[in-house]
Amino acid sequence: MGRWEPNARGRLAQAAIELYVERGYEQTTVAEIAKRAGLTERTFFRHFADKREVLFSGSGSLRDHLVNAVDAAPDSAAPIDVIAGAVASVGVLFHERHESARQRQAVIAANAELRERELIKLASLSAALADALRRRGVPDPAASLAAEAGIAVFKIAFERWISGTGEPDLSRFVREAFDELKAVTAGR
Amino acid sequence: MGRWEPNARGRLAQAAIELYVERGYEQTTVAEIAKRAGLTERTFFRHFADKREVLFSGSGSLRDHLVNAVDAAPDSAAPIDVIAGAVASVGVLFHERHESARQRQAVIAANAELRERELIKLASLSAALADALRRRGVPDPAASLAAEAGIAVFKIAFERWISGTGEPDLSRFVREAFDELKAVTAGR
DNA sequence: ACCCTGATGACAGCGGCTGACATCAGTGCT
DNA sequence: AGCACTGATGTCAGCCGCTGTCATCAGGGT
Repeated sequence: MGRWEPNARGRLAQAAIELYVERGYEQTTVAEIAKRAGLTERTFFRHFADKREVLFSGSGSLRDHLVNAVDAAPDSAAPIDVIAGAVASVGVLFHERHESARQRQAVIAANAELRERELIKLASLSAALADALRRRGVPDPAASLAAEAGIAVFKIAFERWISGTGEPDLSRFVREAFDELKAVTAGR
Repeated sequence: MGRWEPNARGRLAQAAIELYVERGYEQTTVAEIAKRAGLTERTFFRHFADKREVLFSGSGSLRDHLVNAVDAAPDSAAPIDVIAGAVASVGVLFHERHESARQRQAVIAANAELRERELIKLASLSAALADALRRRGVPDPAASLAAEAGIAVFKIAFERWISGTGEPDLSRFVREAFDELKAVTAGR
């Protein structure tokens, strides 16, 4: 057996989320998180860049998923449809996750610092999507606009999915929001 | 004459921006800002909620301008055109400000915390625009989508305006970006 | 003269975050 | 076996952003 209990990072993440839910983000100190995980404050900061990052470290896989989906789209597809398809395809990442996603989102919504961090994560998704489009030969500003539009749609679709009850399909909300966007920008 | 030198807030803001430009945001402490303004650290925090806010306190007037422009649009205008007109009209707020805007943007771009704050300010503009549309009777999600699209366009237009030389009209970039967005979402 | 208000100063303290160094189980090499 | 080396963790000191609290004091009204 190892010198230390295994999965220090996972224990820290779980302890953090529990405490954020139990007593709120601001009312939780890093020392408390570390203590619940059986580690020290210093070790927390070795695993997470800051106190917020615990809630966002999973966004890397979302980014990868989106970029892969863009790369896999047929050459003939229009940029907006490539983006729409990629964003709709992230639905699978959230299957069976409705409840934990809702809880996490409630924590984020309750705190301004966390909302800031979420926005920059979304912006980095947008940048990654725009990059992927440019690699396909889509010029700017079309690439940036399509990517920004896609993220705007995702935000709204996700919000509706979270505030809904049960577990309907996130992808459906995404497709609906895209249709609405097309109608709106067409001037209707 | 007053007991204190006048315009404490203005002096703090100017000292802060100077220092942020001279030596970078992170390398500047609030104590240094206060000292240069002839005040104390505590007084800085009476005028600005945090160290970042110095660079963003002007966003309130931008918000007001946008909302007023939406309110003033003719009833017959389509939501997307109301937003396009409102966003394009902010160009006047930036006349003669190209250089200072560029400098400020360089400071923000160089620091992750500042980019986070900028994004949340933009998000609050989007929320204000969506509210204004709803007051006109535009239902959701059309209102939110039109507002998000407007802010996405503004981001891209502003970026192009900043990176350009001389002082062309920001409004022109906004209108061009809106036309591009319409083309993109139409699937071209 | 009197008090009241509002902006500022002085001071103590919390908590996020970092740098530097120590510790020590496992790993592989001789 | 002996040994150096690695890498995750602990320990400690310290900076700085930010806040609560109380004191100070000019100007304005009564």
